[in-house]
Amino acid sequence: MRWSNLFIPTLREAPAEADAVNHRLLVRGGFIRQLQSGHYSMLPLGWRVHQKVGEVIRQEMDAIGGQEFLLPAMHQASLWQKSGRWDSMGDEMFRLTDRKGADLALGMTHEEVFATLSLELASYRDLPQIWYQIQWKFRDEPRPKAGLLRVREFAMKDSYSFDIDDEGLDSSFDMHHGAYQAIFSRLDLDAVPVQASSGAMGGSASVEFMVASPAGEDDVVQCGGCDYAANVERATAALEPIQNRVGSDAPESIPTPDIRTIKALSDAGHPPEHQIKTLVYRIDGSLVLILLRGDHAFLEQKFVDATGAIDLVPAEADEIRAALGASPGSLGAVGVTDLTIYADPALEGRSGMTTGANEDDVHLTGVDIARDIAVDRWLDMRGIEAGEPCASCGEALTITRCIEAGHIFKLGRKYSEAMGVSVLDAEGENRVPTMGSYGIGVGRAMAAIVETHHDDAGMIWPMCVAPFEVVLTVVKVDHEGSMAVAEAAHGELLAAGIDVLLDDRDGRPGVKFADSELIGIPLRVTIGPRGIDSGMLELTMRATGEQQDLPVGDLVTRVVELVHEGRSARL
RNA sequence: CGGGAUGUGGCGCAGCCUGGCAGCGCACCUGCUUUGGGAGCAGGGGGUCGGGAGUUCAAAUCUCCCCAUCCCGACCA
Repeated sequence: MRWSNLFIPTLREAPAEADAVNHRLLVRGGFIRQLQSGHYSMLPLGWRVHQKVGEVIRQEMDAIGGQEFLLPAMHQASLWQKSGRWDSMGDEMFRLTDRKGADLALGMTHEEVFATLSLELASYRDLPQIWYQIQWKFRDEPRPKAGLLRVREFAMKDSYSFDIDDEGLDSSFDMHHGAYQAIFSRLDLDAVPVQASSGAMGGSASVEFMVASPAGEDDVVQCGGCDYAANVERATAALEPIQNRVGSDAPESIPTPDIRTIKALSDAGHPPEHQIKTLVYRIDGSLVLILLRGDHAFLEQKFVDATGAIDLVPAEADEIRAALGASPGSLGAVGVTDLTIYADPALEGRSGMTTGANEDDVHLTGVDIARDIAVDRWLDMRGIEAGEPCASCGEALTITRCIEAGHIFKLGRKYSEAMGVSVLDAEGENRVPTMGSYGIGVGRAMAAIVETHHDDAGMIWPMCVAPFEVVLTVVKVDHEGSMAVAEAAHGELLAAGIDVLLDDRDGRPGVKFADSELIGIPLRVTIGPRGIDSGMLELTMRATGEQQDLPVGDLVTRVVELVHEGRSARL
């Protein structure tokens, strides 16, 4: 391909609204353009990368026996009503109406559609199956952001496994686990598998593949001493033992004028670890109390995962006052019997605690949880913090910001049951197959690669997904010797199956070098009068900046060799 | 949805406070010179100043409403 004929609109400066690295570089490099928030056009370079990422995924899915499909993106409401997700997906799902007035949705995932197809599976002999597609998903994200990392319309490889029993599901799950590691390794993404919450999908085992990056949106807890790794949404840690303060026979009221925060109460002689934090939430319509140790944070996701709650919002000040008789800052659970009380296990066995008295400007001290508070349910719902000891080995835990590059989970029979799927087993009995669901966002993977593979000059693509594998930079296009060598090399490399880009633009060399670095082509061959006259060229590695002189005659073989090496590289 | 910010040629910005010719850099077009790290000179094209209403002799500038975009929090590939 000749640069002079291609549409590669590079920009010297990124648009002001582009903040994330992947966004800035992909826009500057002429890979993508934003149409509206969360919707991006793929330009030729971007689409080439997108397709190559898809191809890597496809190869590894095929390698575990996956079969590629392509399902409709638009679905009738009744399909989603059958699984119950028409209602449970809420505002996240794009909905529309056709001319007949029928309700439709744009697919967010395809459990329902694949499960419908699986109705044609009749016998245990038909199982297992692994079905996948790379298809556009639509999600009405509350806040699209960070370039391609979080968008409303994106290509996702989603696969679904169908097995007769749990053992089979385990095996399909493990195969996906392996395939995902292979995919991320080929994409040169250091993706760590971590235990995760299964969120809105439901299901049991759930593993996310996380790539460390400040642009990410998830925090991952990892242990330096063992292989424990989990999303903070479900991470646990060991508790450092705390000596209870001396108690009393009953809670005592103390005046605490204007003290409304944990911090203020702490300054008044009641350290956070000796306080009970009382939060009031309205959960699916009713008020509940959430009790945590003063220095612990409430993690809503843990609560949702454990209780199946759908609508979870902090209560308003006036409903709190109506229920408890005080305002936030002076709340407590002592004596409360008409609200459900959830408490974090870090409070178990604690006494000598300080908490609000449900009377403004008054707190209670000497509270013994077991004696004074009618806890209805103990629930791990605190967010752990860096430095806490690992529950299994005691080493300090670290927390790293990560991009969720992939997610695999065991769905069980939720969807197959809802769609009425069953097959006959060896005994002739009806059995509902168990399913797994596995996703990788293609554009997000691209973004993650850029986030982790760039320098001040621009992107640095791994060979296997680079839009072009080598760029032939002709320093002076009206120098006949240079162009002759470049044209010949271009033809031979094309014939050898190399993705070669010939920079034949009549421009200044500095611009051409800068552009080739910005768009991140792994190899650059500089062809100019300086070397050509003595039969030499210059080969530059984008990643390292390493340069080597090369006789004209060796150009093609050397490039082919390096490209082949790079294509098969694994992290 | 809560908090913060921004909207002026393709991109980056100034102008707004204090109303009075719509400007600068990059990019683009033409010519000449230049050519191994984002060239120089000369000439040139391109903007309903996010949209609507209002105030005023006069609005990019002041007022009100709306829209869009970005960032921080609650949700996910």
